[in-house]
Amino acid sequence: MSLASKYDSKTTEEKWYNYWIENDFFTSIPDERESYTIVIPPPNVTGVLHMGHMLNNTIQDVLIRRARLKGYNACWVPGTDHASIATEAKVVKKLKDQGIDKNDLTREEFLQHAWDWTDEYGGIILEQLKKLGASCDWSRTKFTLDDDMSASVIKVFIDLYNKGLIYRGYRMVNWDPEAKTTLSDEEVIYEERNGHLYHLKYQLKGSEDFVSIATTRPETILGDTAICVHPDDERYTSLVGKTVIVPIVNREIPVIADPYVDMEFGTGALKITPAHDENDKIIGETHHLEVIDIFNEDATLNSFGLHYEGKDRFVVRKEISKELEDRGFLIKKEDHVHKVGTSERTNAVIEPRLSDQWFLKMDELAKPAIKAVKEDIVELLPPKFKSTYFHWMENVRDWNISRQLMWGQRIPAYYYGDGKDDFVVATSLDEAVALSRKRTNNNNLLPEDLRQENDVLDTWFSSWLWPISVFNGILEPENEEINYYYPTRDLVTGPDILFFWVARMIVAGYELRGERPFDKVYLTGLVRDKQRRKMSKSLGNSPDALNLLEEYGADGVRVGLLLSAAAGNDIMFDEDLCQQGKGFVNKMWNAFRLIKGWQVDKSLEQPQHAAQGIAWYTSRFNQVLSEIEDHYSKYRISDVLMTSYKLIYDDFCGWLLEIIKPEYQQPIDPKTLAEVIALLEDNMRLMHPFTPFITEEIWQSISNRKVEEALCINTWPEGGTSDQTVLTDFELVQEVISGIRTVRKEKQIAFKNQIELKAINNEDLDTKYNSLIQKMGNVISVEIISEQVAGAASYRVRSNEYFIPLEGNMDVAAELEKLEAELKRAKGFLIGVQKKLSNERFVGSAPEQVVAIEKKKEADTLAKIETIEASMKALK
RNA sequence: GGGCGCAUAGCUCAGUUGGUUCAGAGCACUUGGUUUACACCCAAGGGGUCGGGGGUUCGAAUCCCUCUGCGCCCA
Repeated sequence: MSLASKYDSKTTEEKWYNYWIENDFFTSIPDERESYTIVIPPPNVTGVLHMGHMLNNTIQDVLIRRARLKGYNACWVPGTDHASIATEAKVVKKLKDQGIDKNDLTREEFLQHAWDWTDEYGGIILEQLKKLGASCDWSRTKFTLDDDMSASVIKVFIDLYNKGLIYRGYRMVNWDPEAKTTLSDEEVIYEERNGHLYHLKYQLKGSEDFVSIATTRPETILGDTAICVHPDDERYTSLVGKTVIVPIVNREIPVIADPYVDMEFGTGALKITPAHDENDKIIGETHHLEVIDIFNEDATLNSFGLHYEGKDRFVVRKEISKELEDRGFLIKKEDHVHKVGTSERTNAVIEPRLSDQWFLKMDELAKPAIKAVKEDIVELLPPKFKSTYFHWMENVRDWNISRQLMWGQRIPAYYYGDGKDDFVVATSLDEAVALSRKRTNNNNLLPEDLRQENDVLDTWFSSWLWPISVFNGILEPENEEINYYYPTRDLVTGPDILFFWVARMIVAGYELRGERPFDKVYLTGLVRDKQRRKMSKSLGNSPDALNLLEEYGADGVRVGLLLSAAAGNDIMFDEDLCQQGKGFVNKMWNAFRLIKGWQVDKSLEQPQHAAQGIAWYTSRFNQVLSEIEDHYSKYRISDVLMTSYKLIYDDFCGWLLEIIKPEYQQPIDPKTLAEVIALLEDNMRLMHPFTPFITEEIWQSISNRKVEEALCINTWPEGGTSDQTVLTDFELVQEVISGIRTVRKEKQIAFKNQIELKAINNEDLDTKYNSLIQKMGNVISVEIISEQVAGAASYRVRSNEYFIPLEGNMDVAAELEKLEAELKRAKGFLIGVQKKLSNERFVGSAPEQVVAIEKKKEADTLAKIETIEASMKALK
């Protein structure tokens, strides 16, 4: 036999992945079978595989491979996302490194660079997923900027616009001064920062008196247009309606009253800068205040900044506070911790900014999506995410869908004039010309008179269509594929994009197809390191995904990742888990190696213990299979794995193989061999979703298989009934054997030394198991007796008592001590049970069944006490 | 500031409707074994006041209240 004792994952994995691909096992085309569809959460096109990807793609692969075995037409659609802001930022940086400024390029030139970048790095991540074993239908690979995908996005934009759901508004938006674009609320990360609270004084017009206000942003006084106090604040009642003078600027502004002001905070007087604060803007609107925007788009000051014009906001903050101090306007400066919005992508501090943006009305759209989750038509797993989802969806704000970027779908709005509403929305320039002519009654309008909107759409405005658009369900809503594959089954993703993406897909599903996009949303946890830190590049605590695959093999890594990955819980990733996974794969390999190595002697009959072992494992397998089905139905994937792991490690390898294993270098009988191979095959079917490579390797090594017999496209184990008597008997047998091992250890009897076993068989355990016990315990004979044996080590299994006669002197005192302890424990337990039973209220109110159990416990314990006492007497 | 969640063995976590097998699993640990399936092995063993306090109940890890400590989301 030439099989290596250590399993070599490298060559095997490549071999079988190629085999699956060559034979189109992952390719799906609609047929008469039921479909089982998963769409991948498209990773950033230029990204590389990290731990999070490995985790959620492994889960998807487990689900899809199992569906394939179960006979569904399994279809897992892969693809990538153009990730507008992230990708654009990378391209801008690369150009900068080459000395090229993005602003010197035309749109077309910049996009050419972006496509070059995409062509160079795009799709690397998909190749990495193949190494992990992902069984995606690669022929369906999509990219959110593919022509048809973009056409879908544009069509949806136009349809929603025509429905009146998309509008253009002058709103306060989150402005990233570094990327020079707006961000959606979800892309802003709030961080605690140490800053200062500046107390400033504003002189009352025509008086020597001052009003003092507190602000964290002194530079914004340049845009102040009012001072606001609470109407109930008696300190300021007399000031309302008067005029104060803004320091440095010398602008005259009114003192107004509004209940928004928090009387407790600062001085109770608030300066109002409508251009630079969301709440100030609202107050400004209520009181018809002037709006003065003091910033340029890169957050340097504009002409309203006076002598600070051209300087950065943070520089100005320092300088102006100095000037205010020098000129006597600064009363005091306190340390102050406050939350600051930062850009998820560039880390720049977000500047609230008023600008013209495109919005999608969300409140009506959200309703069916809320209902779907409420009624579990779309089920969130684990369900704890539901309340978060409702909270967000019920307070949803209109979605700012425009971005001041180039890398993405350009908004199909065309301006024909300078007025805010002088635009039409159209699929093409020609159509826009026609529409504009109609709108303006000006038939002389030419294409060159129109100017297309420069903004592109938010990336999520393409990915929210993903489950529909990958099947071309937007452009051809009744095509065969969309009708066959949609709705999809499972979506596996992280909770961090529950709102960005998941919620919006549900919205899109109902709005565009009147149907949920998927049945289940499996939310994985974040992958953290052992110290609970998030994995990040800057910490350098993220293991290189490809190195892991290299070192532990894809199967090992998959097992390692899923061992402790209950849905929704963060997983503390520890490389030791991959080691455990690798060890498990090796275990399966060696189990196979053992079986493969047996020589058959056709003349041999099947020994009784082998028949018993096979019968037991068959029942055990079926029992565990139904547990596994139950776990799967609840999407408890790590429980499925752990249950399967124990079945194979303990039951199959630890017990069955040891039972049927012939003596060293002896042949095996043909019946046992055939049966154990069939059981091994079932094990391989069961494990295939988790460890596709090793199972295929073993499967194909058991015998020569035709292409259509490959495990990858084989069937899930059918299962069957399990014989309860066999299972119960065997449990007892296992305890008996375990007892022998304990005694051997305590008495230091080496396993190679045979022993005798005598049993008082109160449980009436069938004596047909004696040969099995003999084999597993290296027992020379099992004798049923009726009296305690003196000079023997003893142990009890339920009411049965076992004796192992000891040669030579035995330590009577130690044995007595052991029995004493056992007796004490039993008596204590008995007292508890009897106390319960003597409690009339317990007997009266507990269900009959529960009382019966307690009574049985009492009887069993009494019997046990009796045997222990008898043993002690025999020893003395 | 608003919302959601968590706390069980050294670590990571199960524990579903309050009641059998309720105090469990895996890893780690300790001890012992190793005439070839596998030291990536086998066996046995120790280890927890179920975060603290109070309540409901015949009975609470489980339900309720409260305190403490953490985490996440949103503003």
